[in-house]
Amino acid sequence: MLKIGKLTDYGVLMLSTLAEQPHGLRQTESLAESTGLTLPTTRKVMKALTDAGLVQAQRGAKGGYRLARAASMITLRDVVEAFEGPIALTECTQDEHGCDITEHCSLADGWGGINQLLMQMLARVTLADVKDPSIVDRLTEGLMAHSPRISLVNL
Amino acid sequence: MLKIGKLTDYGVLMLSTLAEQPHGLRQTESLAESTGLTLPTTRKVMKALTDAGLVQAQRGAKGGYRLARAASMITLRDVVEAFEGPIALTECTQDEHGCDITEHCSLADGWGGINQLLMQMLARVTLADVKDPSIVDRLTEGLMAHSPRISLVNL
DNA sequence: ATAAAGAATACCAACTTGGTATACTTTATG
DNA sequence: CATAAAGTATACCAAGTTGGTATTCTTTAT
Repeated sequence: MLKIGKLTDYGVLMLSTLAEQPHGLRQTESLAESTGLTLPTTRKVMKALTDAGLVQAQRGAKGGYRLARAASMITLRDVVEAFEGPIALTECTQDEHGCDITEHCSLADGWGGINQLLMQMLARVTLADVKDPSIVDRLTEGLMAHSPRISLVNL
Repeated sequence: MLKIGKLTDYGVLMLSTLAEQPHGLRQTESLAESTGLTLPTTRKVMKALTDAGLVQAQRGAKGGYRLARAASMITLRDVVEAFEGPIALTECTQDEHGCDITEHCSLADGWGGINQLLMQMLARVTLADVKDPSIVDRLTEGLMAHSPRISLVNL
């Protein structure tokens, strides 16, 4: 249904929780409490964020997590890709795979473009905009201004 | 993985096949041949398109399908929603449901905005643009022009 | 040395998706 | 009005994905 996985959503939540104390370490248990997620799930989420380089983990006693860089430098694209891999609306979009019906299709280019657009959109929203929709309004304006409605097949 | 279902992709394919002869009826079997899909799958796809009002079906002998309106009036959003229901990146976005952790979350607004944006994007691309990426370039320009990079959490 | 804390691995239930088959209804036309 | 062509409706199933959980291992501050 063209939706983002829950884990991705949790990831954003964890990151914005971490962003409240940019420099302090937060432990798994504390994060679980703040977000309302269970411990095991929190672990899984934090691992993915760590692997993706979005947070830094400090192991051992008095360890915990902190943002790896300023929240303004972390985009939704970063988070989505951390949990769901490269953004690819269709299979055609990934690498050179080519789907079963590539010969008949030839739509690949089109979806590829849409895909690019979606990526750019996500790359332009960083961790603060999630609470403040104003950036989105501006993005919308941008879309409207430059895009007369055009058809795909020219009837 | 933030992707569109195969059926949706097939739907676009079927529609652009139908668009080649805007006024003639095409039968299921003929469509299956042109697209390389099997008969049962073609049936399923055509049913969804019919239910969504994107094509008109003529039953009985000498029946078949035709586009319900000009290809320039059929957007990717129409097709996506025909197969995947309302576009909702996160569960929060749908109706009033609210997810398990709504109290802790408060990200709903942000995702809602992104969701709107995605919908507008899809609503601006119609059946011809899939083969001609130029519209997408223009949309991209629009995005760039109006959107300085902004952060989600204000560090 | 020890206890706190993250890392790694593995597992499972549930849901979704794609794909297929079969039987039913409508309708052009001879 | 009979018939065959063509769409409709339902149902089913295999496979993959996702979310969730538990268990054990490794690192490190004190």
